[in-house]
Amino acid sequence: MHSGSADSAGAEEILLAAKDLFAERGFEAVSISAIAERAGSSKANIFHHYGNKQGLYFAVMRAATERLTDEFSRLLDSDDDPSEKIEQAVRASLSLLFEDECRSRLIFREVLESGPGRSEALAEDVFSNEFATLTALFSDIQHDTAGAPRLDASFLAYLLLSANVMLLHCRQVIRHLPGVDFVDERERYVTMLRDLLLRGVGDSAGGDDE
Amino acid sequence: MHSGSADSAGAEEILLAAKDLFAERGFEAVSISAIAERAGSSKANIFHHYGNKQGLYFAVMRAATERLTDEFSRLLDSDDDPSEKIEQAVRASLSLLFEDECRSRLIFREVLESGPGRSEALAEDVFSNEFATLTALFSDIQHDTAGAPRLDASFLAYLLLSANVMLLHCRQVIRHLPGVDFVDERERYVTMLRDLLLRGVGDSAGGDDE
DNA sequence: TCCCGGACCGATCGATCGGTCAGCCCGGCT
DNA sequence: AGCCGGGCTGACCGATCGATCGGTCCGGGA
Repeated sequence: MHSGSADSAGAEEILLAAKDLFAERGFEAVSISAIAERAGSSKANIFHHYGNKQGLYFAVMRAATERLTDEFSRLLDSDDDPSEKIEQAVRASLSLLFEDECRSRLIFREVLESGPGRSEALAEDVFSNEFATLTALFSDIQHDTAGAPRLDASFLAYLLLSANVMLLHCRQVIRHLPGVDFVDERERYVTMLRDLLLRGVGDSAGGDDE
Repeated sequence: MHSGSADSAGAEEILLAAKDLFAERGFEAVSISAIAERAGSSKANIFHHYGNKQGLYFAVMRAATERLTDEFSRLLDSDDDPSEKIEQAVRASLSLLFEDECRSRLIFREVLESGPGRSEALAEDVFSNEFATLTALFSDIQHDTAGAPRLDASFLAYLLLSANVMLLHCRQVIRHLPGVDFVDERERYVTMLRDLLLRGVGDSAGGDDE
C-alpha cells in the first residue's frame, strides 16, 4: 500500500520533487505542473495529497526541518583540547550544511523571506538547539582558559555559522573574488576559521601549535 | 521635459517601484501589473520604456550596482592605528549595506541565484574593488605587525563581509536566537567584530585597551 | 459477490501572467 | 496651420497559473 514499489508516483515522490524545485527556484517561481512533471505524477494528484500549493510547501518545510535540531550535537563528542573542540564544531556545522544542499537552501530561503511571526518560530524551532549548543561550547572553553573573554560566546557562534552559511550559498561568487583560494581548499578554510575563533575565546595558541 | 514634475509616472518612478518589489519578492514573484500599480503607471508604459520584464530587471540591477564599486573606499581615510583601521572598515561595510536595504537585498538575491557565468561577472564587476580594498587593508596591517600572520588577509575580509551581510539579511531570525543581544546593540557588534579581526591579523591587543 | 474508499487521471475552470496593438495627447519644428 | 514623434493609455492576445470537476482503477471488508 505504501513504501515499496518505486516506479509509481506517490506522495513521497511529489514531496522530493517539490523540495528540489522549491529549493532551487523558490515558492512562487515553481508551478504545480513542473512539480507534477518531475514527480511523474499529475497535477490533480498533488492537490489530492496536499490540498493546495501552500499545503505542499508546508509539508516540504516540515520534512526538511523536523530532524534537524538534534543532528548537530550528534556530530560532537567531548574533547578536552579547545582547538579540536572548535574544529569539530566547524566541521559539524559544515557537514550539516553540505550534507543536503537542497534542504539548506530551502531553510535559508525561508529565513530570508520570513515575516514578523515566522522568524521567531524559525529561531526557536529550528536553530535554537544548534545555536545554544554552539554557544555553550564556546562558553565552556572560555571558562577553562585564563584570558579575558570579552567576546560573547553567542557572537562567536554567530560568526561560525555566518561564515559557513555564506560559504555554502555564495561560494560560486566568492570563489572568483581576488585572492580567494580557500573555497575549494576545505581543510585550509576549517583551519583558519578554527584558529580565528580560538583567538576569539582568549586562547593565545591560535596559530602556533601543530 | 523630464525631471521636475512629480505626479506623472515616468521611467524613473517605474525603476524605483520595480527595485523595491524585486528586492522584497524576487523577479518571478513580481508581476508587471504590480509594478505598474505601485509606480502609478500603466503596464503598456513599462514595456514602452524597457522592452520586456528582463529589460526592466537589467535596468534595475544596473542602477543598483553601477555606483557601488568605489563608494566603499570613499568611506575609508588613512589611519595609523590598526584597531581604528579595522573598525572603520567594519563601519564602512555596514553603512554601505544598511544605507539602501533594497539595493543590498537585490544584489544578495542576484548572488544567491546567479548561474555559472553570472557569478563571475558579479565577483569582478561589483565586489572586486571592495573586496580587494578590504584585503589590502588587512594585508597592510599584517606587514606592520610583528606576529605571524598565518591567516589569509582575504579570509579575514571574507569573514568581515559575511558577518555583516548575514546581520543585515537574517537579523530578524538572529535576534530571537538564545543569548543573542548584539543585533540591536550596533556598537557592541562593531567592537566585538573589530576585536576578533584584530586578533586575526596577529595583534595581541585585541581586547585589552580602552 | 458486491461495494466502498482512496489513489490517481484528463479535462476544464476563472484569473492572471507577459506581451502587443491602435490610438490619444501634446510640445516643438517647419 | 500642418504634422510628427515620443510618452502614455485601455483593450486585448495566447499561454499558463492554481484549483476543481467527474470519473477510472483497484485492493479489502462484508
